[in-house]
Amino acid sequence: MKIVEVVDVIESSDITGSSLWKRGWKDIEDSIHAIDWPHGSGTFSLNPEGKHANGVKPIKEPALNLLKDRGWKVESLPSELSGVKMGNLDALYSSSEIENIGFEWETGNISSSHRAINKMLHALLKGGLIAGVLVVPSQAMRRYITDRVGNITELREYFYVWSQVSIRKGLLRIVAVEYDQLDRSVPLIPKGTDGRARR
Amino acid sequence: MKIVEVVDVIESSDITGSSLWKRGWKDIEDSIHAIDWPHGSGTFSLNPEGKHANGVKPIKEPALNLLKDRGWKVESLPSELSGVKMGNLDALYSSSEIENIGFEWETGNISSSHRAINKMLHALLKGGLIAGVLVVPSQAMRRYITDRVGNITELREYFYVWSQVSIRKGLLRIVAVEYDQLDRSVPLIPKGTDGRARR
DNA sequence: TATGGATCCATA
DNA sequence: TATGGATCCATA
Repeated sequence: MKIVEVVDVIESSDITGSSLWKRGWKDIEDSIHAIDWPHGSGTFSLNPEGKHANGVKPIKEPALNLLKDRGWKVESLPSELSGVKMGNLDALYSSSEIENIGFEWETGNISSSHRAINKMLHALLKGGLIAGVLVVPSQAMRRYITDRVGNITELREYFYVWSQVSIRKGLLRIVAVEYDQLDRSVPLIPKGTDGRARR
Repeated sequence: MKIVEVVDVIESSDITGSSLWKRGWKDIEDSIHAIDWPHGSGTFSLNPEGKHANGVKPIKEPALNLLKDRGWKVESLPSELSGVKMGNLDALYSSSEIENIGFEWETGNISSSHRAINKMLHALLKGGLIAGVLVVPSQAMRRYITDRVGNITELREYFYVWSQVSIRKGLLRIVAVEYDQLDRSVPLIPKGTDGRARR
């Protein structure tokens, strides 16, 4: 998969110069590039037939596997991060006990992206994270995958709100990702039975 | 319906003393008290059979009708509110061209409540609103209505984040509401076919 | 029970 | 196409 846009909604105190961040961001870039479809093919081909015909659940698996291999804590994160009682982030990287980078792959509903960001803001405010990265599909991907999934277009109007939260030291980065190519010969990504799916 | 909790997450510059607010809040209280089930019965009785067996869509209708009667603009709000490009709020009250009170009845998914609040924060920051009110079901109601609907319990952890947004002049109020009584003899509130419902 | 998610709806 | 919503799933 490829990265088509990177936006730093909050950036204070030169986080991007730290060695922790450099390693963490390298891992994140590599993990996004590792995402392929069909799994194992080495490139992300998306079948453009139909409207919203591809599911989203299996997409992130190669990324989380790579992060796990690189020493990130995946799923089952500590429910307390510097006093922030929150549900899990998708992955967490920490070199010390003090500095953490949070990673969220957002293919839930767009409204869920608001919660994910509010959660990372909470941890940034309390010092539980020094950086939070949210990955969402690009505008071009929207029509091919499950309807109403998180996307960068609908988040744009809110960048201003999040930029008004005073974080002394922290980075909030939003990354838009996209298929490498469209290809009618690959299988559609399967959908689950959750949400309002017919069962 | 009854109000069981009122939380002012942001309150700056004594909005609650203004006459616009006093009239607007009176309307909101009256509109919540006007919500009944079955519609026309004058009191909100909820059938407690089953898990998450009641739908939520018809609940807010009596409230919005009352607000409309009191001169609030309901639905189809201007898509631009002091430069804030946003989707509609459920209702808007304005005595002048300048001062507006926004009203959101939240029975979408809990994550949608995060978007609703982020949206009202945006308008508060830009001066499009002087007050925003979000109404959500109480903890006690959760088990009887559609699963994962917005509720005050899951929002509590985020009050801190929203309180950190510097609003010069504005109020952000969250209101928890609840049935007047449980009653196995009333009909279940019908559900729509959206979401992951079987059709 | 709690929590992030995945899915499709309705209307403009 | 755009946008708020409504509904049920999966797992801890």
